[in-house]
Amino acid sequence: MLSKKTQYAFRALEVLVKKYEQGPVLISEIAKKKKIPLKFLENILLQLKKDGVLDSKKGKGGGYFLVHKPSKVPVARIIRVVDGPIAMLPCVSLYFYQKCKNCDEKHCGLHDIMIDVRDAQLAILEKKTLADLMV
Amino acid sequence: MLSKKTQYAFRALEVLVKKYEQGPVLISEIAKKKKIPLKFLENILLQLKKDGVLDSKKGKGGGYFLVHKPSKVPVARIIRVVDGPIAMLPCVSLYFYQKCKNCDEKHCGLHDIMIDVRDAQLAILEKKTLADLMV
DNA sequence: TTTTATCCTACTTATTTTGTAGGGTAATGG
DNA sequence: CCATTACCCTACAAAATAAGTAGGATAAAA
Repeated sequence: MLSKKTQYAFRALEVLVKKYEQGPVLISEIAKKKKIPLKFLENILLQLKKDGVLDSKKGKGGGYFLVHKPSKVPVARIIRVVDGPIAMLPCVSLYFYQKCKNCDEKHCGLHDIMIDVRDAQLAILEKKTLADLMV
Repeated sequence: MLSKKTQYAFRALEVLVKKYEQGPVLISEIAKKKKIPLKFLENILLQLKKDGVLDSKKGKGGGYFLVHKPSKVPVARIIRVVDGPIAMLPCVSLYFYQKCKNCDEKHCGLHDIMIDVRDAQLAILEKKTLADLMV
């Protein structure tokens, strides 16, 4: 399951998508509108900024804004930044790979199944973008 | 990500699949063979028994064994019993549904995306069975 | 140079996961 | 019928992760 933090991230991004190219949006505005704890949201947006999804301006008239067109940012990217691995096992993760101990990947049926699942997940999550968050 | 517990469960099931219809297998034997903490494994197998995946015999010559043919038990079932929800959001889970607060499912893009992901996951996890664990 | 608003680190608390303890219950075999 | 075997069950402890808080540093603008 996606963490609460990740769900907060998506709800915050909704606001930023809606205001895309309309100037920076205050953290406090997002927090209020989406009922997210302010300081927690601060951390989340900072993480997204470090990854290059968001950028920010300080001082009066400042705030956060999207760097790219919403339709250019896959949902998978957000999940990876905020939540971490998408795959169901460390040994099949593309971005967070870790060898599983006591298990030979060449002779592990579960491994093979989870590769299929991962590919099925990514087929959707890499295609769907922030633009698809809006209905 | 699947919990360690769930990964233990699958590894234990491998043993039981291999010995399908060859009589009960001791918890201690599985624990030793797969390097799983004995008492922890006991809990896992008990959970699987309560769900009807496994059955057991007490006393001398006792142990655990599969109730159904391995090819009749979907991987999804094991995950649900040991790990819980498969879906990435509570509001799209079939077996563990929970309404998400501050979010109207009829107007939530993320909801729709996660339904697609869930269906893609289940297409595989409901089709693949314990028989597929063996290679 | 004051105000505004993000940046950054560290810390606390809550929750979940992982693992342990210890006795209870049922079946088997002598 | 009773001792042994092996699963059954509950509760608890420890470790890890997630969620949220605090407080000042930094930078931009007016």
